[in-house]
Amino acid sequence: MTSGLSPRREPRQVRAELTRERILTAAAHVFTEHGYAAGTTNRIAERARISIGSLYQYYPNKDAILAQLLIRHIDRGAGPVNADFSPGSLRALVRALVRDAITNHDDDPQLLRIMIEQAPLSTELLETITRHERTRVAQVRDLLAQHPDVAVRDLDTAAELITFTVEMNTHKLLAYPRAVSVEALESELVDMVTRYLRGAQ
Amino acid sequence: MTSGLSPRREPRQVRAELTRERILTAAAHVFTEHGYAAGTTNRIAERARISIGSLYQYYPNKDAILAQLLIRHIDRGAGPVNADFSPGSLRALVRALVRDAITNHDDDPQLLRIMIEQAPLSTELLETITRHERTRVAQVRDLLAQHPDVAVRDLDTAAELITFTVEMNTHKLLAYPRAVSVEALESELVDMVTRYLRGAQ
DNA sequence: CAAAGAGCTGAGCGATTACTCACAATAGTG
DNA sequence: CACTATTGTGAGTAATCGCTCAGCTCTTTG
Repeated sequence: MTSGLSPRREPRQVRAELTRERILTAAAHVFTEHGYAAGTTNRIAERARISIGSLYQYYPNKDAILAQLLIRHIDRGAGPVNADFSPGSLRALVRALVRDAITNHDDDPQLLRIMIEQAPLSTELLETITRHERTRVAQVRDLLAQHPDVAVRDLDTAAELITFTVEMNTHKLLAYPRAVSVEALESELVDMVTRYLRGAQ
Repeated sequence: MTSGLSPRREPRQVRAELTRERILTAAAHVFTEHGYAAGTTNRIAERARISIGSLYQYYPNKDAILAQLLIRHIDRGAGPVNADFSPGSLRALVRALVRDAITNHDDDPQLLRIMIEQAPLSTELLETITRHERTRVAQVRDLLAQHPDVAVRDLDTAAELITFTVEMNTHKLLAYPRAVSVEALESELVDMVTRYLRGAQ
């Protein structure tokens, strides 16, 4: 397997850019349907209705395609949170965070599940993810720092804990549908995080 | 690939039982070191110092080996929690739950990471896991039901939420070592869960 | 000890798959 | 139109890997 995740050739014409895009779309479908291992590059090319050769013009290897999809998802979730810092509004802030997570997972929970659970996490990709994650946690940390109702021992630990908790619980509920409804999870999750942030009783 | 996860042959002699065991031990090492996909059956056999043929005497396919390892892990975590149901002791109960999770992950976090993130979850294996998980959640639910300090809307949702939250946060901390210490995570996690279970302030 | 059963061996088969490369088609340019 | 640069093609290659099977060795049994 060739290494490196960056594209092999930079598109100069419009049709090239389209091809690149078709590959990604097709890959999303194929991975969702077959999983990562069984989502072969030939299948992706077939679905994109291009030749396998073209696929390898733009992505140096299979991993690079999935990496690109993952990075896209992560970037989509990096938007700002509309915050309210008046006293007593902590629950609303937390609810906004939880809703964000849910929205971000709602697009294509199956693909996300594949990406989270089956992605071959190369050092390169892992670093990209970690970098972004840190940004996200820092963002949450700053929100917490500004809110008067927050009372926790350590802001960094708290930010990391709640970010991950919200993310993973959302992921689980949407990827593996179960008895618990989205609404029920949302309110419980909001309760848990809010009570935690408010500090000792 | 052959299907089914149950052993192909039941051992009748002692050496057979030993061989079975050697395979599992070797598999744990090989999966830990190479991941699931690159942890080939030939490598496992080599490491166990038995022939590839013998391996297939006891496990019908590669998936079955990993399934066995996973089931072992789950069963290990199914032990009873020493509970205290006197008022004011909720924090202690939660702490016990968290400690259990940490202990259970401490054996071999790397292997667990492979199993959680790369296991090919066949319907069969998924069902086994789900069954075990449900038992575990029910256990936690019963503990909560007996404790006078617990005040949540819905016991089932709460039990599921905290079980998963504790499990995943522990997993993350141990599999991807980071700035946050085990002790810090433990106390924050205990705080969060305890405050949640105590209900509205 | 002999026969039968249990356990073990490992070369190699069949299937799959990521990826290449020599060439063809299309688009841009003057 | 002629020339070049870019993009597209797909049969084929090399490598990998899960798994089989014909035949061996070891253990048990009577």
